[in-house]
Amino acid sequence: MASIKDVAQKAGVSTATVSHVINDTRFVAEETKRKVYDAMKELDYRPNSVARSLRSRKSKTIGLLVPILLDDTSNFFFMSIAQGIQSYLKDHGYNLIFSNSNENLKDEIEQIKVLNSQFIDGLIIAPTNHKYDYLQDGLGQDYPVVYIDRQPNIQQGDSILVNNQQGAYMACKYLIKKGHKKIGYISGELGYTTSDERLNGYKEALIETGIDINKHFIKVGISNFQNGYELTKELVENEEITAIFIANNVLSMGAMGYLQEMKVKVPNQIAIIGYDDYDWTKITNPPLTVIKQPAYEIGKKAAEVLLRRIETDNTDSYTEYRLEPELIIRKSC
Amino acid sequence: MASIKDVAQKAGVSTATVSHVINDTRFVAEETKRKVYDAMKELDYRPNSVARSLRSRKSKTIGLLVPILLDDTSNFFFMSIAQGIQSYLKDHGYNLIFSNSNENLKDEIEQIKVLNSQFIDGLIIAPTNHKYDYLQDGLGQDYPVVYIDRQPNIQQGDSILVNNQQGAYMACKYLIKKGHKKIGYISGELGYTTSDERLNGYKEALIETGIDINKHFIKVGISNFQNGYELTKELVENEEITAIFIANNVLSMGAMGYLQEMKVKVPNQIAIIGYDDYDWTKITNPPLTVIKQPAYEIGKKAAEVLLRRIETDNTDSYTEYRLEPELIIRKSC
DNA sequence: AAACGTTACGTAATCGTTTAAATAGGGGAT
DNA sequence: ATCCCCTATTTAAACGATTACGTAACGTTT
Repeated sequence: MASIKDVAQKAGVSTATVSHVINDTRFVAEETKRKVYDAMKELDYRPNSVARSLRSRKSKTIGLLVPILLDDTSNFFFMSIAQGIQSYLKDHGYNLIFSNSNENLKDEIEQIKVLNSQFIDGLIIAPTNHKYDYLQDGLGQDYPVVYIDRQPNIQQGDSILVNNQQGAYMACKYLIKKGHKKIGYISGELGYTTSDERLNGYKEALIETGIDINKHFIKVGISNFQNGYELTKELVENEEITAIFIANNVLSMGAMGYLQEMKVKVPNQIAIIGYDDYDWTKITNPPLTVIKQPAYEIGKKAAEVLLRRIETDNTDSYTEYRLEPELIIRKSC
Repeated sequence: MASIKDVAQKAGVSTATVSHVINDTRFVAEETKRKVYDAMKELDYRPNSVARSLRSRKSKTIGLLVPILLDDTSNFFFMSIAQGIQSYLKDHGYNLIFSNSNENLKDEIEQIKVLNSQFIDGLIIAPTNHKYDYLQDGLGQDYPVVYIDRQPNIQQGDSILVNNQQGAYMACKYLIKKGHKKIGYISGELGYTTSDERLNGYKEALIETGIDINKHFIKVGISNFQNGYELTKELVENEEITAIFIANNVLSMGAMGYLQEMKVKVPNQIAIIGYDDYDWTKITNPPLTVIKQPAYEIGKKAAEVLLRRIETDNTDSYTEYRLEPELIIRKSC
């Protein structure tokens, strides 16, 4: 593998000149440039990015740390985000190091340490939402950080979030408009900013319309298929609800599983709105009305904001971006 | 940020000794070790992996290049693979650089170039299946390569594939056992080893049972929801089939979309077997019988094989691993 | 012609490691 | 006392780039 020295030698110039030609960092005569380019081509020279990183303290790679579990559906959201990030980075000459915290604090801290010794120029992270202040040490000093999806407990970076409250609000308002007054609510565990905000949206919609909030209509559980099934069952069998809003995609699937199995007529018997617009929501019986989160756009935006921080050492105070969800109306309500 | 020099100075030893303590590469007296560890702790020293990579020509990161499109369902398979890889690498102190070729040759070559200048220790790639011999240059000389899912046209690395023929064979055999003789077949574009092999499995099952192959029963199209819908429609409306095997997950979803919309009775009117065991297949009406591919296991295996190549500079001839698919029986046939 | 500015490029230090080669110091064996 | 051999450690040269400085050559001004 040819190094810059080989190129310099072949072109009859110094390594400094070669470097300046490559990076266009100072004037070099056309004639000289040509000789350098020729030498580079002839030797099939490719700059060694590790050496470059060592010297310049920039790596042109950014880290991504997401909390995905080995469960089909939940990953989708973060994968779409990852694609958005990837796509933006690619266009700007950056690379992506991909890590997973498994929704687990210990793994998360571990992965951050690994990333810290990897010379990343920036980090995009969907924090596991525990109460620890672990973020304080190790994060945000060496490189900019952008938080996605969930608000961090300590704001030392920009964040790209979805307007979760608005999402739930829209869904419930729509159900109310359709005449529903007894609306069940199924959510993943609370304590995450996402689920907390969505619950607020539900309450806001009801209160605004003068509907009392019935605690028994609100079901919360760990996000998995089985729970979606169970919580829906509880709601349908024990409460007199006419509609359910499920504020989580995995639970939505479990819910549809139950309704399908029990042959519950949707939307006549019970109207349903689910969360996240995945393809499968188009082929349920009936196709599912959902709140769509702009996942790909979150990724793009996160990458954009991060690169801006990296490339202009902008120290403006951190801002919180909120992307708007969308109500996709199908046949389930 | 403290460097190895600072540690050496504080511990009153040379950098060489510190390095040997860190890497356990030669004997160091207990007493000296202790001083070094103390100094490291006090300075919160973390080795600079970039400098380390530069010197040792190892980066402890491997690249992953997958062909995913901005389409919900198809990504799932590769994402599961990515998780399998991630998980294995994490346990062995490696990192993952994640790239996407968008199922597009130009992007693929571009990304390989980027990776080549990134000092990866190895690469796992699901090649876009074009006829070009692009793989020849740039791949396989600097680091080991493992191919996944699709067989490369040039074998310069191990490959981890699924026994696609067996998958299709099992599905069709099962349909035949259920008494079907007129079995439609829907596939994504041919020319990929995956789809070609599956088609062979279909033919094998029919021929073995003495059923003639009817060309009109075989429908091929680009893998997207709409095509799944259309091809199913063609088959149902124009041919007298009693069952369909759809050898592709995106098309399977489109197929279910059509059947659902047209209220075709599954399996009485038409029996269905789809491809890939995603959660959504459990909540269709009826739940879908599918061929399950061991995606996560492919990832694990790929990482395992790759790391073995990296860590023992094994130059044994390349081997092709075939993982077995599984028939998951539900209610659709 | 001396003094100086400009232009175009070269020299060498530097980033933080690893590692081959050199070395210091202590203990036998002679 | 001399020599030699171990052992534990140090010295210093890489790795391949970037970049602060230095400088040669030539033109312009006085």
